[in-house]
Amino acid sequence: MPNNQFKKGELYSFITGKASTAIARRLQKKFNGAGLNITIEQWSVLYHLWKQEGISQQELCNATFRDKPSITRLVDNLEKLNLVKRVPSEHDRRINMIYLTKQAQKLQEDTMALAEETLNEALETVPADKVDTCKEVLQIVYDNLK
Amino acid sequence: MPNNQFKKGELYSFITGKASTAIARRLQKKFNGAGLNITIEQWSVLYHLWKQEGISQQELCNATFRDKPSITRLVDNLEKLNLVKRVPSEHDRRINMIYLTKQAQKLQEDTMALAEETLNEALETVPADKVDTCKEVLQIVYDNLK
DNA sequence: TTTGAATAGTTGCACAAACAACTATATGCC
DNA sequence: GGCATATAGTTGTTTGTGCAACTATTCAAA
Repeated sequence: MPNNQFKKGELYSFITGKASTAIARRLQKKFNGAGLNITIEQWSVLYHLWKQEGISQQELCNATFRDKPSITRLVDNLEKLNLVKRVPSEHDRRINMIYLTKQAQKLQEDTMALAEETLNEALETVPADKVDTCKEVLQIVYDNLK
Repeated sequence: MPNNQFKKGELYSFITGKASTAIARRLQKKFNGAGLNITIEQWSVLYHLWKQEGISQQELCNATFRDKPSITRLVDNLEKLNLVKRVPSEHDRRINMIYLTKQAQKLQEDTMALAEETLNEALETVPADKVDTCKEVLQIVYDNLK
């Protein structure tokens, strides 16, 4: 028997991701309110570069679960904002290595604090073990479909 | 103490909604593969109209968690595809009542089957009680932030 | 060594989202 | 009745996404 535990109406939220939409909107408002002039999508690219910079656009595709054109344009816009730089690889001239500017490095602490704040608001009143289960399920969903 | 159970790196998936992105992409591919020429966003509007048609654009905003311009354009595109019709309300001339065409009524069964199929693939190997917990947590997140 | 396939990245197009500014209509209060 | 305010919907702009088609470079096999 299929794993079909979706009464109509519940199915909808799962597919449309209302929860993550709500989280992203809240975080975007916090960014705007703090005068941080970046989008959530741009932040998601910086997020991975803070962990490791000097990676290729293709690696950013894999890390952020986006296709190549999306990353091209996000990097375009991040470059316009003076937050990253494309540096051609010396070993393989097809590749751009993406590096953070000093300005981007300065953003890390503030934006991560706002992200944690947002998640705390989102998960207020949710017991820790349920959050763990939820994370686990979402990870499996991602692995099943990616 | 704040409800801060996010080690770095887990935070990311929660905010960016990788799981629901994966689900939506998979479902879109199924639509395309079946020759159904609609987007997931258009489907999400039809979804609510199948439950009840003749509602206003504002009611569609609330139901789909979108703003008014988004619904205006989704209804524009659904009208171009001959799937819905705007009918001016007689009682309040500001309001458009949105009705389904016969063509849209025919889409319900097929698309809902593909949606269920997608969710079954997504949740393969996930025990039912964990799915329940996950749904519960996501609902609370939504309620906390909406 | 040359040629064909694979890989990295870009560009064009259609669709969607968020925000601000706008029009038209309705409502409530004096 | 007339005016301020609220509500429903539209339009313009910027940003992001997905797909297809494209260029440039690398790699591998004949």
